[in-house]
Amino acid sequence: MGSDPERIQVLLPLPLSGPFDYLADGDMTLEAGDFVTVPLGKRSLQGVVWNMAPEQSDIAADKIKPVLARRDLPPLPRTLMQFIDWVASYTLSPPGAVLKIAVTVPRAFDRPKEKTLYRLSADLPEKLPEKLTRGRRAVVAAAIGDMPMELKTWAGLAAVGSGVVRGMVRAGQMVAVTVSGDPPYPEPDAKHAGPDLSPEQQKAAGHIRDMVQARIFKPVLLEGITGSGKTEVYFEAIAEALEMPGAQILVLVPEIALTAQWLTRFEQRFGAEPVVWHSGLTPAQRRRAWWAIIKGQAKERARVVVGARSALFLPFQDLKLIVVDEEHSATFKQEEGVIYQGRDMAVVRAMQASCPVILASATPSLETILNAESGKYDWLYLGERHGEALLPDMTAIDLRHHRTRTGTWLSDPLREALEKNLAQGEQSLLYLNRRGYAPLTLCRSCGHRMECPHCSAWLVEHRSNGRLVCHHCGFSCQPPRICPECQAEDSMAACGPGVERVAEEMHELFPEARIMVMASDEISSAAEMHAMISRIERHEVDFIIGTQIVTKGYHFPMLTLVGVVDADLGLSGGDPRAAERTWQQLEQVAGRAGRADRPGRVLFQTYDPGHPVLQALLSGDGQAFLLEEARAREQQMLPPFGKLAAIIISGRDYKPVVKCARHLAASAPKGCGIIVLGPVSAPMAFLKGNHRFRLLVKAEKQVRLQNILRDWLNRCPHGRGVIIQVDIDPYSFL
DNA sequence: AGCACGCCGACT
DNA sequence: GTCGGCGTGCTC
Repeated sequence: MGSDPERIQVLLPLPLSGPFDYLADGDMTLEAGDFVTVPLGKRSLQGVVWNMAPEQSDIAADKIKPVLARRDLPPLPRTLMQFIDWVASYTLSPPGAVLKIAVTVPRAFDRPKEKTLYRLSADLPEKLPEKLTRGRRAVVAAAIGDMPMELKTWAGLAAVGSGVVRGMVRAGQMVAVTVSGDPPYPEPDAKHAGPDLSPEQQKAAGHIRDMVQARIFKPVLLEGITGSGKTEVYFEAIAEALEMPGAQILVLVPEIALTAQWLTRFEQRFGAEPVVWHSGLTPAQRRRAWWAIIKGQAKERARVVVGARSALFLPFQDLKLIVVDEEHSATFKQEEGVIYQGRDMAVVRAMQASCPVILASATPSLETILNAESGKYDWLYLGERHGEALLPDMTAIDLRHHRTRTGTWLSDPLREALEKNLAQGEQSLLYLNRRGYAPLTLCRSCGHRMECPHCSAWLVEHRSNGRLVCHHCGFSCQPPRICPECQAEDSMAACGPGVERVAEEMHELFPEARIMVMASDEISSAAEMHAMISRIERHEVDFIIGTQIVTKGYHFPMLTLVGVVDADLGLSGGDPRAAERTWQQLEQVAGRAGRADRPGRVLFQTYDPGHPVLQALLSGDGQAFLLEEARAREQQMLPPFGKLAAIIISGRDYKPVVKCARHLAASAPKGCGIIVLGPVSAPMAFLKGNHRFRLLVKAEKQVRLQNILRDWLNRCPHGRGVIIQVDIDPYSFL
C-alpha cells in the first residue's frame, strides 16, 4: 500500500488564474471531478480535481502542499467540467470564477441529514391479530402499503401516542429504516395527461419529438405568436425525453419567481412539479435539488429542472434536452462577475451534451431569427391562436394631436376606451415600463435635478415608501423640501410619470374602479405574485397598471384592452438593440389583449407614429422590421455579422481610470483584424461609486477574438485601483 | 475571496 | 509608546 504522492491540479472556486498544484497521497484514490479539501494559505477550502496528470507546471516542489482529504461526494460530471472550461475561455474569466457559479450551493457539501423511518416487520401478519393490543392494531391498520414513515406520522395516522409505536419497535414488530433526509422528487410522468393539440401544434411537436429521439445536437427556434401554445408543444419534447430512463431536461426561464402559472401547467401535464432552481431558494432546498440532479442512479435522479440562467451550471448526469423559454429576454444576460449570455451558453451546453435545444419565443431575438433563416437552426412557426381568439386590433394615438393636460398622461381616446371597457365589465391593462411615481425630481426655480451620488442616474420618486431611489445601486433618501442647490423652499417638482402616478390619475378618473399596480416594488415573493394573478383571474380588478412584469406570459381571459402609456420609451438614443427590445416588449404586451373568445384592442400613445417600431407593430410585420435591423447591422459589421466585445475600465478615482483606458487603446494590437473604438464613457458613466469607460472591439467573424484580447490584456497589467472587465457580445452597442 | 503584512493617526 | 485603520499582494 501507498505509492509515491503524485502531483495533481485542483480548481478552487476563487478568481485565481487557474487550477493550483497539490500532492495526492498514493493511497488516496482520486480522479478528475472529485471534490477535495485542500490547504490554501491559512485556510482549508473545497475544490475540484481538475487534472490528474498536469503536463507542465512551473511551481517549485517545496511550495506544493498535500491534498487534505477526498470528500465523499459524487464527482463533478465531465460534461460540466468541460462546460466550465469553455465558458471561462469564451468570457475571458478565471475558470475558478466559473466553478464558483457551479458549486456555490450553500451547504451542498453536507450530506443530506439522515432520517429514521419505520415500517411494519415482514413477519408481522402471522402474529395477527389477537396478540396485539388495540393501540398496536390501530398502528397496523394505519399502514399505507409497506411505505416507511416517520414515528410521528405513524402515531398521527393511528391516533395513538408515539410510545405505542416505540414499543412495537422494541418488540420487533416494526423495523427501522435509515434513509437520506432529502426525499427524491416525484417523477413527472410523460403520459400523465395526454396533450390536446391542434394539427399545427401536432406537426411542430412531432418534429421536436423526433429530434429528441435522434439524440443529436440541434438548435430549433420555436416561434409562435402569443396564444399559439408554444409551451404545450415543447412539453411534448419534454415528454419524449422523459420516456428515456434517467434522462434529464433543463428548462431555462427568464425570471423563475414569476412562473407560478407555468408550474401549474407543467403539473397538469406531467402530474408532478419540476425541480426549480433560482437564487431565492433556501440552503436546504438548494442542497436537495443539487443532490437530486447529480445522483448516479437513474431511478432517483431529478428529471426536469426549471431555472434561471445559473441552472446551466447544475451537475446534470444525462442531459437530453434544453429548452430556453422567452429566448429573446434580456434577463438571460448576466451583467456582473462572469459576463455571459445564458441563451447562447445554453446552445453550447446542448452541443457538448449532444442534445437538441429549443429556443421558444413569440418575438425571437434578431440573432436567433438569422440563425434560423440561414438554416443553422430549425425553424418551427405557430401562427394560429389556440381557441378562437382573434389577433388584437392595434391603433396608434398620435399625442401631437391628442395632447394630454399638464400633469396627466392619458389622452382622451385612451380615456374613452378605458371608460367603455369598464362599462362593459371587461379588464384593461395600462403598460408603462417605469417603476415608481416620477422618474425625475426637478427644482422649479433653478432647474437642479436630483441625481444619485454614486451613479450617473436620476433618483426616482417612490410615493409608496416616500423616498427618492436610485434604480441602479439602491441608494435612497428623503425627498428634500428645500432645493439642495439654490435653497428655494417647496420648489421640487415631480417630472414625468411612473406606474404609481398613472395609478393616481386612474383613481381620479375612475374613483369607483378596482385598480391594481403591478411592479417589482409591490411584489416580493412568488406567492404574492400568485395572489395578484388570482385576483385578476377572479375578476376582482378592473384596471391593471404595470411595468415589464406584466409581459411575462400570463393570460387573463377578461383582459380586452391594453393601453401603452408611452410607446416611445426606450426608442431614443440610437442603440440598434433598443429598437429591437422595444418592439419585443410592446409585441408581448399587445399579446395580453383579447384571449379566449374576446377580441382585444391595443392603443399605443406615441409622438412618433411613423417610427419603424410602431409601424412594425401596427402592420403586424415584425419580420420585415427585424430584417431591416439586420441589414443595418450587416453594414456596420455588428453581431451576428461580425464579432464584438466591450472592455470596461472602472475604478473609484477618475484619473487612473481614464489613463488606463487610454493606455489600453493606445497599445491595442494592430494588423490582426480588430478595430478598437474609444475609450468613451460607458453607458452608465458613473455606477455604484465607480467611474466607467469603455472600449469597443470589432472584428470579422473568423477572427479569434478571445485569443487576441487575452494576449493584449496580459500585456497591459492594470494599474492599482482600476478594474478591467471584458463583455463578449455586449448587449448594448452604444 | 480571505488573510496577511505594512505603514500612518488617537488612545493608555 | 501601543491599537487599529484598510491599501496591496499572495495563496499551489
